[in-house]
Amino acid sequence: MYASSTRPVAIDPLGSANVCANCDARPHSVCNAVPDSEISRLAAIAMVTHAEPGTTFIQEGDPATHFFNISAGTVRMYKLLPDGRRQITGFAGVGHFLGLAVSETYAFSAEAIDCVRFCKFSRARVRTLLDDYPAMEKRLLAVASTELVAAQDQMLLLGRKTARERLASFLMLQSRQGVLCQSSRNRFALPMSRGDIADYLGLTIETVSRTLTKLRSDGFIEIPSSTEIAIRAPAALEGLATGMA
Amino acid sequence: MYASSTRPVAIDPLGSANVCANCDARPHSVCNAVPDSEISRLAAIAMVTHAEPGTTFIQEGDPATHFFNISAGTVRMYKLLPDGRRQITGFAGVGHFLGLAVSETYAFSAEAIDCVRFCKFSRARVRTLLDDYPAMEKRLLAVASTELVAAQDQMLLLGRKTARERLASFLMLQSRQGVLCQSSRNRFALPMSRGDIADYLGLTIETVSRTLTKLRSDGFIEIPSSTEIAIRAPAALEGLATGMA
DNA sequence: CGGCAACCTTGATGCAGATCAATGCCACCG
DNA sequence: CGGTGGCATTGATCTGCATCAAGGTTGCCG
Repeated sequence: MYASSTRPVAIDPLGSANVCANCDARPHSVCNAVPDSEISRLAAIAMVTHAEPGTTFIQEGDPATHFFNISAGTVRMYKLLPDGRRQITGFAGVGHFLGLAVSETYAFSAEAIDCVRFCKFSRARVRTLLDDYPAMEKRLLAVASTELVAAQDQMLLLGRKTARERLASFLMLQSRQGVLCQSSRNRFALPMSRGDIADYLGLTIETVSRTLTKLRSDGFIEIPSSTEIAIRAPAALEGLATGMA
Repeated sequence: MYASSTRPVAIDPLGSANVCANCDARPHSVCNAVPDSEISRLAAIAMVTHAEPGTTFIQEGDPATHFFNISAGTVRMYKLLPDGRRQITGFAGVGHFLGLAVSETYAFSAEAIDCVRFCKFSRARVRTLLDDYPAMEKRLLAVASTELVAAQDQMLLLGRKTARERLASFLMLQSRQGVLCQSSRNRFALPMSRGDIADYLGLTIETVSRTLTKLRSDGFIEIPSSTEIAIRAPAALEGLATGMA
């Protein structure tokens, strides 16, 4: 049986008063637009859930019934063509908000990469919450605007950058927002596989692997293990990423 | 002198009561979230402006002082790499809203393709308007969400589709939202040049030209002139666009 | 510990689309 | 009306990345 056919599991379907108050992700997420005094209202509609690696918890084309807020782990969002070609549109980490859509169906699928914990909110209930907390609506608009800017950067990457520049951009992005190792700055974990990176950057697995090897032999990075990267020359790599070389 | 160095011209810097009430673009735009009775308030802060073909009226990296609403013509939004490589992130037509950004600077440049008319709104003033009309804020969120979905489609196109599929997708998109000829359904104008299409689809001018010629000789389309397209086989072209062939 | 499976790396070869190079087609203007 | 400049088309060649094809590495499980 494929992991992607397993179903996510609700841990706490009823919610409890302090689920949200004690949430690690709240400071990073749209939820902090709800004031402490009213946090129980948010907790009442939050369904805390987790998903094993490989589980698909949003399916492109399905009715868009819920919003999601990631509180642990990493998620890949992607779109497929009928013959199986895949484009990963982004990776979502702690605090990331998923499911913004005007249309009645999800525009992309989402899968857990590692063990993921998230809160599910019914769209209908969130709508009434938004009417009471305009600050949350403003916050959502800010999130959407930020993602739009990131999407435009990604279009530039996919349309016009070389494989080397794509990897440099990706590594700089991960070093900024990824999971940092405590041991050293400029060193971080890559929770996703080479295949995921390839489908995010519009390349093949082989080109990703070769290009990383080349960046290492050119002295830009170190590769302590296949899931870890250390950046040796941040300024030079940033230059590569922005097309200065 | 290059066209891009000319400056847009304000036609009506003070605004007048019926500027917005009679605006052709209003039904298509976020402005209609302001009720008729209050439309003069919108008109008071609208600066109606127009731009000649080739004029750059938003410059990537400049302080983001205004929002824009297109009321006539077509605009290209784009990002550049230092060596001149260009990625067009989208074309904006009548009713389109530009300038959403959290950051203090614009994330892209915008140029008039043909003669463009637009309304400029100071961000600070729009902010106070948004506080009074939450419906407008909701409308902006809807716009941002829609653009995000479009951006994800474009990532799939740029990362994973062939040149033929890219052109098919582009033509289907234009036939849906472009300027239709009155003469015939399935026939429409292309206000942008081959170079613009290439930079939007992540291709070169030559590949765009060759691929269009091929689509014509394969019976999918007709090319009455270089700025006009007629679709002969919409279903087949749609199949191509979605990767079914 | 050994055998398997999933993933990653490396090498050889192929091809879609880029690049280089004319040529054609208008629209504009003196 | 002939010249000029900007865009589009078409052809010849080149190349960056994909594809095809082995190995190598890691970690799991019996």
